[in-house]
Amino acid sequence: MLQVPFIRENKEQVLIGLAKRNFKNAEAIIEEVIATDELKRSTQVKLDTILAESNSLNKEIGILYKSGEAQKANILKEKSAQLKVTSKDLQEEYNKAEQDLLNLLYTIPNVPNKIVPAGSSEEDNETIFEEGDIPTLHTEALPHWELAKKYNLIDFELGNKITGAGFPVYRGKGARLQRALINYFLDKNTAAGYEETQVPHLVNEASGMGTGQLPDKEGQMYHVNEDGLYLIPTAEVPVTNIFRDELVKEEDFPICLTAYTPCFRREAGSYGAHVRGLNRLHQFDKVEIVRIEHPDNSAEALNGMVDHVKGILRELKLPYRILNLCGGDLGFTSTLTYDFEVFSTGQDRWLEISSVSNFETFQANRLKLRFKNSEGKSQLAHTLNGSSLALPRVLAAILENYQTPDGIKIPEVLVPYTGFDYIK
RNA sequence: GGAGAAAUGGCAGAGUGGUCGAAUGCGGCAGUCUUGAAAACUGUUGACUGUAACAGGUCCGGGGGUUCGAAUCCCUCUUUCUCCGCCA
Repeated sequence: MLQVPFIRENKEQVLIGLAKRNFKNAEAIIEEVIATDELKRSTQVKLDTILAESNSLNKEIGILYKSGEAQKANILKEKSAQLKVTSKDLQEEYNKAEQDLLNLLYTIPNVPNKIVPAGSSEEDNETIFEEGDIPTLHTEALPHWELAKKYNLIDFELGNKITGAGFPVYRGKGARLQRALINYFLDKNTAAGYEETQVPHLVNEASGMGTGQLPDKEGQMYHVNEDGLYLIPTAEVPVTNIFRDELVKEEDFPICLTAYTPCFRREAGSYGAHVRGLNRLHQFDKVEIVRIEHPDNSAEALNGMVDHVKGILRELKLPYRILNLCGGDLGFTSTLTYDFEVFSTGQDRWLEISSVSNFETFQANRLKLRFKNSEGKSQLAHTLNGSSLALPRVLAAILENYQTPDGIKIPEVLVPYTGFDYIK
């Protein structure tokens, strides 16, 4: 959520940013925000005046009663009762303006960073880095869903039976490889200074609002109606919400956390060949990194997170590239997002495996996540997060890129975690 | 699930109808002392909103009510603790 004073003072900049996202009616909405804010503030001034009058009157009444002048007090009482009626109306007006303003603000996405390229779809994303060799596979090379079947690693049909499409069952060495990846990622993250956490997999509405999944992406989350809870679409939600309504100390920065969780996404509207196998699931595992940063450091922190993910992919020896997402592809809450894509040789396509973003104050404003700055004033912190990493597509890429006619080789760094170096 | 108790500033904790945004302690900040630090002492220190700056307003778990006036009384919801029961 953008801050109203920021919108007021940087209207042009906001409009240019929103245009980059192809956000419709930006100008009209921004004007409405400003008008509603003005209404809210002028109503507040009126209300405050009435309340101040009422407060001083009530004090007077108290003093009169104490000195036994009940008659005088009764006259003032009537006056006070009248003020109460007026203030009640004004209060309602104020509440409405406040709610209207909030509803408007909820519809406005974050303003992209200057370096975000313009564009409307993923074709306009900018490839800024590429590394690793794409292996030349033998002629009988298979996509990962065939490999998974051949070596009895993942049973998609069984998942269909138990739950439905998009809920695979991992078996044997497939399950073990997945667990190995989780442990490896967590070890890499903790070694880099991220504190390991285990968080709830269901969150309440306030948490969904805090990180921006609600009200924007309501339909993307599984909702447990009876209890008003949502299955998390990413660990970002519970982990970042650790700091909702918190006033942290400046010297606590940087706050670095990592968590492994399953992620649940309804993926309404997805279909076709691109959702085959592990490419797109309703439940998948992910290890997330989250940082709470001083505003002066968040840009550098984002680069640090990118470097960290690079290091992991290098160790896994997977060919990957990094994209700077264009305005049209940028998430609602983000100012700048780097997507990591790994090359999936068996499918001959790039798969997104990590998304590293800086939200600046957008989430913090909703979360009321602040710190005391050097002047002793409270100021919104910056929040960032990234996948480090999302499991299924990494698994898919390993299966495909490491396949040989004799089986699947396990990346060297994972062998201590799997306990085997080949799947045959 | 049953019975009882509680929820107050960054933290701990007093306050049971009016001058209470709230004692006190800890923590934070500034200073005295010291070569420096610690200790001790002195002062200062809630958040939000609002204003050019003052002023003003709101906030004592959430919501509602009683009253001229509520941290304080009533209703309700949530959460926590203790005891009992059940249980991975």
